[in-house]
Amino acid sequence: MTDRWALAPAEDGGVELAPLGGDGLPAGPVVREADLVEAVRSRPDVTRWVWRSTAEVYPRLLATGVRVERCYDVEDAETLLLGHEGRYGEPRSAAAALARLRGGPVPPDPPPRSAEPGSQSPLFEPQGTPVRLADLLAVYAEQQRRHDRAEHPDRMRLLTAAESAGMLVATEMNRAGLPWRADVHRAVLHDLLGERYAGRGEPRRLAELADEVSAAFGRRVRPDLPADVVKAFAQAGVKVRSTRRWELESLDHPAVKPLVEYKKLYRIWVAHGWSWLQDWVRDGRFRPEFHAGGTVTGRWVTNGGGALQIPKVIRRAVVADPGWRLVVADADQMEPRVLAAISRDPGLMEVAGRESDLYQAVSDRAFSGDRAQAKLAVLGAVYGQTSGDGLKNLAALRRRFPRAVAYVDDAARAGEEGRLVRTWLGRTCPPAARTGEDAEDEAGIPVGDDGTDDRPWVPGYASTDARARGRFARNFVVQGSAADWALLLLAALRRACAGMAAELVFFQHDEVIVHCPEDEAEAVVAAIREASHVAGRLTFGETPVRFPFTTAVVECYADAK
DNA sequence: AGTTTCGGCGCC
DNA sequence: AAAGGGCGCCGAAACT
Repeated sequence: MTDRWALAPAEDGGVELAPLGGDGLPAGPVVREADLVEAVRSRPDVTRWVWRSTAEVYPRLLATGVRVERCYDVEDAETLLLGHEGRYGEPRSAAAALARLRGGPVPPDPPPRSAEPGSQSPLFEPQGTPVRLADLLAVYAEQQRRHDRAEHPDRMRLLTAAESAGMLVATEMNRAGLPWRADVHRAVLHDLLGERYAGRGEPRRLAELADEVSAAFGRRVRPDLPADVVKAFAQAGVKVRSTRRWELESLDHPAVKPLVEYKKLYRIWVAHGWSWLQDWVRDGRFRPEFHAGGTVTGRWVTNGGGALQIPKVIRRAVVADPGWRLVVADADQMEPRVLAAISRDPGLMEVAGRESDLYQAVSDRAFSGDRAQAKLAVLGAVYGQTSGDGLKNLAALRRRFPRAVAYVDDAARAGEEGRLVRTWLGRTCPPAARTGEDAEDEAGIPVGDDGTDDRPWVPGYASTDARARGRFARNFVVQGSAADWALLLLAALRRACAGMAAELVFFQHDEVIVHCPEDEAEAVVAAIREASHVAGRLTFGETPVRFPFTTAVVECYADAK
């Protein structure tokens, strides 16, 4: 009745396998089989596979239609455990973990590879250094013991399991691809940019706008060159430090309007134009390479194609297959809800216990109904705003929600002082490298206060670098705990969709898209609601906090919300 | 010539 | 007193 097995692919295409007991130790002899895929396919009762690297194994399984229920990715767990132990930066490969266990030279990690435009998932590329199953089992057993020594062992086990689940989801998404209508994309481009001229010249609309800018300055100006634009403004008697949009828009000059419009369209052209389409869309699918846990906060990244930055106007090209639908689901006010759950602030939990607009409720309690101010205050608290109206708003927020603000203040102070900062499940913020400036500060001016946590965090004493680390740490606990929750959400949603034709095809921090036959759409909507509930309880325990989603069943992504 | 950094902006 | 967290992407500029 063993439901957990470990496997290690061999160099000749074969595989070593062993059943594991409840304690994580081998419960039977190591067996050798000739075919990895067949070995997995013939063991459908296995509910969790322990392997070195999901990227090494799972694409090969998916390529022949074999899915697995759960996995445990030893190298990902190694990364998370090293971070938790304050050993960020030590080599994270299974080979390195084994060397640390046995004593001996620790091999450095192989350099990361980057995606080529249009490349399929790297089926036949080497993925790190393979290890023998006996060695993998030794590392795995030690990792179990290291979980026991974590600050919250149960949460740490949940974290490594959740991120392994995320890697399964990411691999499946990479295989599925996002439905993409190249013809619609081209129509949008033509609409916005005009004809595409031969060669590498600008499209018509950009050329016209560049002419308008030049006319406004009375000389030839290249609007795509910030240095040229700054110089042109200077010659016109307008001092401007940069060509950022908010700065330009405060100027009174006839070049501003065409310039801002040019920059907007230029961005579309270079980042999501015709050459992007050529590079990244094949056979009706955009296939970015999703990578779970690619950032220090646990947010995902994509490799290639800028999949997490698809401009709104371009989403018109994301269209479901005939007879199918896109279920687009967006978590409502995820960050303040997560802050409520991790800080256990009674007032904020009460507000976050409703499914209605959280910012409106916060503003009713602390900002006389001014929702915009309330939203700015909450985001300022999370992002570490240190000046302007933000401070005033933060004070109002602190009066009503003291524990919530104290929670992020504490994180900021810990970050400034170089202490470890963790997400709810235990992902750990990397300590920044020390600088000379910090050493000076510590020798002279005190950085923080004496460690009591009931007074407001006050900027202005620490060095610039230390303050930046404080902002980073402040944001880290919220953004990272939100990422913890999102992993559990994806895992639960994936399980709910397992019996359906529905596929997860896109994920962006707090938003997920499921591609499904029309008659499954309502079941998917229900599955998202249920998965959100399960994820909230699993991640944060029993709290009143709710994580509602706005869902839309559409044929085109651009029609959602 | 090839590689790294910068400026700007897209998304959350 | 115009601004803060995480990313990726592109071309240009600044390097080696």
